[in-house]
Amino acid sequence: MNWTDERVEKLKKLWSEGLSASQIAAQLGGVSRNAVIGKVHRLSLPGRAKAGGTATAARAPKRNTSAPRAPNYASRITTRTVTRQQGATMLKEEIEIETVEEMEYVPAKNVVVPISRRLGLTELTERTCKWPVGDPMKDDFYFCGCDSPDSSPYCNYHQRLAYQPVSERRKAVRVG
DNA sequence: CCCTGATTCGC
DNA sequence: GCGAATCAGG
Repeated sequence: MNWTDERVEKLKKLWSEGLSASQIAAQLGGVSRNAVIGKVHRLSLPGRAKAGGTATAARAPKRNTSAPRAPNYASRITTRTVTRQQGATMLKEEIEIETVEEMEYVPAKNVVVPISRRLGLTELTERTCKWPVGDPMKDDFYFCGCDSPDSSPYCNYHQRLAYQPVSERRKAVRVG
């Protein structure tokens, strides 16, 4: 691939916006992150303050939605803050989890609800869950982004959702 | 292991 | 000039 003026402009723009070299390489296409870094140096663009990245993770916005509920269900809403390491980036997210369980009998399996990383299209990699959330036409669209086993397109939870009948999906409801 | 940027050096 | 390999780090 050639470093056309157009591609150089895009590189400058994305780099100034704080995107990582690998992310920029993904958007440009046809180049490796090394190529991007090398070009950045040749262009004498300002490097990052400190190696290892200092990207700022967007905080997941709270959402208060009371989901419709069938009569014989008990719900429990818990709020917790979790921190997770993603590369050199510390992600701190406050989430609300609403668990809906049937009162008839104790469910044998408690579904592990994934914590969405709310990734954009460019953040997806070989091992992130590609479960879409929201309306792709709107700007609040994002992908789950949780770790997916091996090179599976979805995380464990969403893989279940993808192939289980709807009646099986009501055991747990994620809110937020 | 995942990721980040920085540098070197043969092409 | 280019970028893979390598290094150094979180």
